[in-house]
Formats: sequence, structure tokens, C-alpha cells
Amino acid sequence: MSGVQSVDRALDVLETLAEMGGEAGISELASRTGLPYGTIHRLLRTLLARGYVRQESDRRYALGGALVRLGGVAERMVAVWAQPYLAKMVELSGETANLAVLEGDFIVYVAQVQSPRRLRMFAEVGRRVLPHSTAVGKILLADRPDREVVALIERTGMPRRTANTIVDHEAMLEALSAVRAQGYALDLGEEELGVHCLAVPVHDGERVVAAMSVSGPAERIDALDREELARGLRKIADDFALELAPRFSRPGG
Amino acid sequence: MSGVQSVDRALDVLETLAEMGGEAGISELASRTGLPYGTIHRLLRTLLARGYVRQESDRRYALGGALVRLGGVAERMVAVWAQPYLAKMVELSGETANLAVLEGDFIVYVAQVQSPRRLRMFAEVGRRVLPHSTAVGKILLADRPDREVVALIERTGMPRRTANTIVDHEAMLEALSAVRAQGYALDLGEEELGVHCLAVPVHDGERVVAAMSVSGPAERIDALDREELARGLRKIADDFALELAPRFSRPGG
DNA sequence: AAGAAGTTTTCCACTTCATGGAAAAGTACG
DNA sequence: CGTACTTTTCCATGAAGTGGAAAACTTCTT
Repeated sequence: MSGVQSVDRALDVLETLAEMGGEAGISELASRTGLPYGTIHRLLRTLLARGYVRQESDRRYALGGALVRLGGVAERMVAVWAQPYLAKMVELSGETANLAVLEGDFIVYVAQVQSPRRLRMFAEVGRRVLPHSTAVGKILLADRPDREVVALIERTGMPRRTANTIVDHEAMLEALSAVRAQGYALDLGEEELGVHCLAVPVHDGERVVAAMSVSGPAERIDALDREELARGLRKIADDFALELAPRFSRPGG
Repeated sequence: MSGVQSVDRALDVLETLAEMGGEAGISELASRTGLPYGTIHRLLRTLLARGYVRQESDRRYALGGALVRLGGVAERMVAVWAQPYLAKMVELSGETANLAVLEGDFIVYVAQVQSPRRLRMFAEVGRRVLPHSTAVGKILLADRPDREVVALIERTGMPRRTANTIVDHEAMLEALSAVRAQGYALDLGEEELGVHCLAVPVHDGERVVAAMSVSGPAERIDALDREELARGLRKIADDFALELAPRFSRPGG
């Protein structure tokens, strides 16, 4: 049906490796992917020779440096494609629109289109922040199971950025379940006082791969109808997702 | 020889796509890689179905979003592996050591080990800066042909950060050819007054994939023997490179 | 220190699966 | 509307990947 098996399997191995935190042994990979040992080993050797995977001293395998380069180029591409969709969000809301992804434990702002207003958000493309105090962060965390979220916030802590920042594990998990129910996330001055944001997810079939948001002065954001804004943004984000990964489903061939 | 052909070829396609700026048509890929049309098409379909490649409206292909995720995880891994080497650099120089890569048009600081001194550099992991005003940036640019460098600085401009910043195309190209000759790069307060850096390349066989540097107060950096420091850092960077991509060459098997 | 239990790695006969040439379909250009 | 180019599909052929099981290592146990 789809494609070249060995390539598909190699990608399975790579993705499984990523899911396991970037590091795993052959048997772990075998049990997760269901592929036979020999096959995985051969695949890994191929990836190893190309630098896409690396072997640690304890003979386990980990994701390799070659992916960093490709990932960087791809990220730039995504930022370019997002531009027109972000522009639509600006048009809809009048506020600055952002695209962000979760990279490791950090939120990275990948692209932005500025609001035409005089008072508007700073350019923050490239900026890295912790997820807990942003709307885009909550969107991306909400896609993860609670135990992963807890693991992440235990690694990073939940530094208080403002009086409104959520700094409590319980409160965060509750907030995330609200996000899951609503389909959008808010940041009401949790990262910076006076700045409010509303973020929506970008789905890639199964997963949430990115988040898009609009942000601006508290009064202006609060003046908008949240549900309506969320609906509008979600529509745009879904269109973008569709362009990103157009899972073609032709009935018979 | 090495590994699974279809996987190797898929990686060739992906890498070629990246070299062409993240976007290309099948025939361009065919002429670059030497692979037959049918094969490339099949490979691309496989990658497409998985989101590693994306098809634009004009039927050309581009790198896809799935790479961003993998790249992010891999980047975190690299940062972890670099830690001990950065620590050695700190030990050697007494100054804060950094690992940086070129991501799109920006330098990203991926990892850092702080100097034990009281007066030392800020933590700047995750920070993005333009290449022209940093030592790591010059190292990474120096690996590129002049026309690519010019294209990049025409896109980004060369904003003056301090009185010492190089803001002239000619001067930059000269500086880069000096870097190529010396094997290390300097930043003498070009990004921030009073802060000097010395950077060395991390080679992956052919390419420079990253740069490592030490940075600190001008007086302390200038007090060190540059050539000797460069030699020491280069040794450490080479060891790191070797761990990153240990091209195994066993004579007979 | 020696054995046990768990890895990872190598090997090889089998046949599935990828191959690639060339023709068909689709697009852009004049 | 026809020409030139690119992308996509097709299919007989055999090269190339497969995967079970055994060998070589490592690490944990007693």
C-alpha cells in the first residue's frame, strides 16, 4: 500500500527512538516496533553509518547529529509555510500571531506575523521559554499524558514569571484537562503581566505537532469573544495542518 | 558494503533536498543523486506518507514537519553528549564554554558549561543570534562557499552590535578566509563590548556541523596564548566529533 | 570468581520486495 | 491548440532485504 518497507521501518526505528527520549537498546526497540532483532540491527547500522544514529559506550543507540541539520532546515520551511495562515490569524484578531513547537523541554517560537496595531507584541521568533507559563506551551503539554507532563515540569521546575503564573502541579494538570476539553488554551498574564494569549493546536493526524496563538494587550484580547476567536483560529490551524500533512485517502486506487 | 540500500537512498534524497534549500523537483533530485526517476518518486511517496517530506502546490517536494520533531530530540541529545567536552574546555581555559549550530540563518546556542569564576558569561542556551557578530558564527560560515555567505548576510543584514562589529561584506569574507587559514575564529567584542571569544569547528567528516567556543571578559581571554588555546580547543572538539560520528574503518571484518 | 541471564551481533538460505526502463498522464509554455 | 517538459504509473526481473537461530559479548547473581 504505502511505500518502501525498509524506509518505513527505518523511520519507525527513528521515531521509536525519539519517543523513548532519544536513546534505546535493540531489544527495547524490538519489543516496541515488533520488528525482528536482525532487521533492527541492520537498519541501525545503516543509520549509524550516516550519522542519523549514534552508538553509546554501553552499545545502546541514540539519535544522531545528522538529524539536527535536517531538522533545522525543515523548521525554517515550516515557518515559511505558516506565514499566510498566521497572517489570516492577524486579520481575524487584529493581534500578533505566533507559531511555536516543543523542542526538548522548551517552547520555541518558530514564526510570527505582527499585528498592524501600534501597541503590539515584540518579535520573538527564536525565543525559548518554558511551557508552563504560555498558552502555546499548555497546548503542547495537553497532548501528552499526565505522567510525561509531570516528568517535564519536575525537570524544568515551574518558575513564577508573574503573580498569575501557575506554579503548582495539581493546578497545571487541571488547567491542561480544561485545555483538552475546550480545544484551546489561554495565558492571562502568566508569562508577562498585561499580555494575554489564546492558542490552538496544529494536529498532524494523531499528534499535536505545533501550536498557533495570538497575543496582545490584556484589554484588547479580553474584549474579543473567546469561543468565537478560538473557533476561528482552530479553523485556520486545521487548514495549515492539512497543508502540512495531507494524508491522501483515495478509496480504491 | 554498509547498509540497506533503500534507506541509504532515502537519506540521500532527504539530504539533497536539504542542500537545495529544502525544496526541489524530482528531476532536479534525479540529476543530483543520479538515481532513476521511478525510484526517487517511490522513495518520496514513502517519506510523504510519513510527513518527512511535503508536496507543494506546484508538485515539487520539500522537507516536512516530521523532521522538526526528530531534529529537536536529536539536538537535545547532542547537547548532553557535548557536556563533558565543554567541561574540558572550561578546565583548559577557565572560561565558559559553548556549543552552537547554524539553524536556518541563525546561530543557536545548544549547550553550555559555565566557568567557575565569579565574573562569567550569562547562560545563553537556546539563544539565537546572527552569525556575523560571533566567533561560532564565523566558524560555521567559514565552511560555506562565499556565495552562500553573501546570500545569507543579504537576507539577514549585518546589524551593528558594537563599534567592533563587522558590518561590511568585503571585510566579512576576508575575516572568513582568515578563519579558514587559522582553523579558529575570534570575536573581539563584536557582539558585546568587553566580551571576547575564541571558537573552533566540530567536523563531521566533510562538513562543519557545529562550533565550540570559550568566552569571557576581554582582559582574561586576551591574556591567554591564542594559538595554544586554539590548539587545545581543537583537540577537544575533534575528540567530540569523533564520538559524534565514529566512522568505523575495520580493515577486513 | 564462575555461572546465569540478558544483551547485541553475525550468518545465510529463502523469496519477498524494491528496482528502473519506458510508456502514460498531467502541466506549463508559446 | 500543439509542443516540450515534468511527474506518475506500470510490471517482469532478480538483486537485495529478511528474519530465525546461533555465536559473541556484557552485566548481573550467587
